[in-house]
Amino acid sequence: MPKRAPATDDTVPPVSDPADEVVTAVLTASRLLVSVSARSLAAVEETLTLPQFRMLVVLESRGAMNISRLGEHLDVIPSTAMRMVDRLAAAGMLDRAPNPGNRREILITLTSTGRSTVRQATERRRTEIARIVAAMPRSQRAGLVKALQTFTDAGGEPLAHRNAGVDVGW
Amino acid sequence: MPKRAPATDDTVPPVSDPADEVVTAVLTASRLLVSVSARSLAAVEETLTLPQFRMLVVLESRGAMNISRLGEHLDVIPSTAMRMVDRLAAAGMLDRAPNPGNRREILITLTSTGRSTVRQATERRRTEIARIVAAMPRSQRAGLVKALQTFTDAGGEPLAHRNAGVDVGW
DNA sequence: TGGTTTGTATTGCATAATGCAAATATGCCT
DNA sequence: AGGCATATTTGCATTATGCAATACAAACCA
Repeated sequence: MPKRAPATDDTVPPVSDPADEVVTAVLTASRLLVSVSARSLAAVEETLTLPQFRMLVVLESRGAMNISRLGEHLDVIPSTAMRMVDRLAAAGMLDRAPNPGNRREILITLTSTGRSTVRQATERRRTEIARIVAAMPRSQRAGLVKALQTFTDAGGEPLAHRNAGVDVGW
Repeated sequence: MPKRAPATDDTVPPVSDPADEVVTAVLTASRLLVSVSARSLAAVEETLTLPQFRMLVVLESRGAMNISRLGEHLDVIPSTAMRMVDRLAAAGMLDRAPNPGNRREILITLTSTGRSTVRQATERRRTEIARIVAAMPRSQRAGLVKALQTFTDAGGEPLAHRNAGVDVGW
């Protein structure tokens, strides 16, 4: 089922339609990127689902944390994170350990198996992207970097407010 | 993570390490894009799940088709597509109709409700992206379009082979 | 033409992902 | 102590998915 009502946005300023061409270009590139990510993941995954992989990614990049915090990063409620941890722990990808400083929370940590799984998938994805980039004319690469950075910067603001802390994982 | 000793990875053609910087830029932009898509969807969704929405998108862009074909576009097996159709039909988003020319298959068509739902979400996503673009310096926009098109073109080949026909939906 | 093969839709069965609500254990503050 | 907020868990329900088996229909082949 769907999640909570995501703030019906009436505060949206009328956009002055800055060339549909740009939007289309972004949308198209977006599809390719998602597709590449999905494939890279599938190549390593095999036994992991996407949500499970995302959980491992969060632990790898942010370090050990409790279940509630983990759920927040994935944008799921604690009970969901709970059961995912159950399964991943059973699969040997992570461990639960009592937090010495706070007896009501437990720390979820990545096992070496879980860590290497994440590394593999990440490496794979970077390789796939690198291959695409390699197929581009050299002269275009610098432009791509600058363009994407500018785009990311422009989109960074609203992201920080409306999607704060949620790790995409892809 | 650059790829030095390719001793272990024989299936990956040696990439001339085109600056990790480029890969990072792409990866970062990718996160933003996925995030934007997720938000746009959530704003309209409310009652639809992402897989359901993707099914509607396929029908909207490719027209009526049978369950097996529909499943192929979404990369799920017929039984999964079957039950998704059950639910979406119950929700009034699509209809099943016997195919006059072939009695063993049925045609799934979008209802007007389903169609308008897709349009809304798409519109929303374009608006969000347009807003980000609008926040970019004008001088950078043309460069973004060219860079993304080049990137998409470069990635188009392998995509056509290894991910043929699967609609991302995002 | 009749039997075999292939293509489609469906249903049974099992697991994962999710959300909501409730129960229980802690931590904290007054 | 009492009360409130926080964390983990578990019960319950729905959706998404894959695999296997069933029932038909269309295509093919001898």
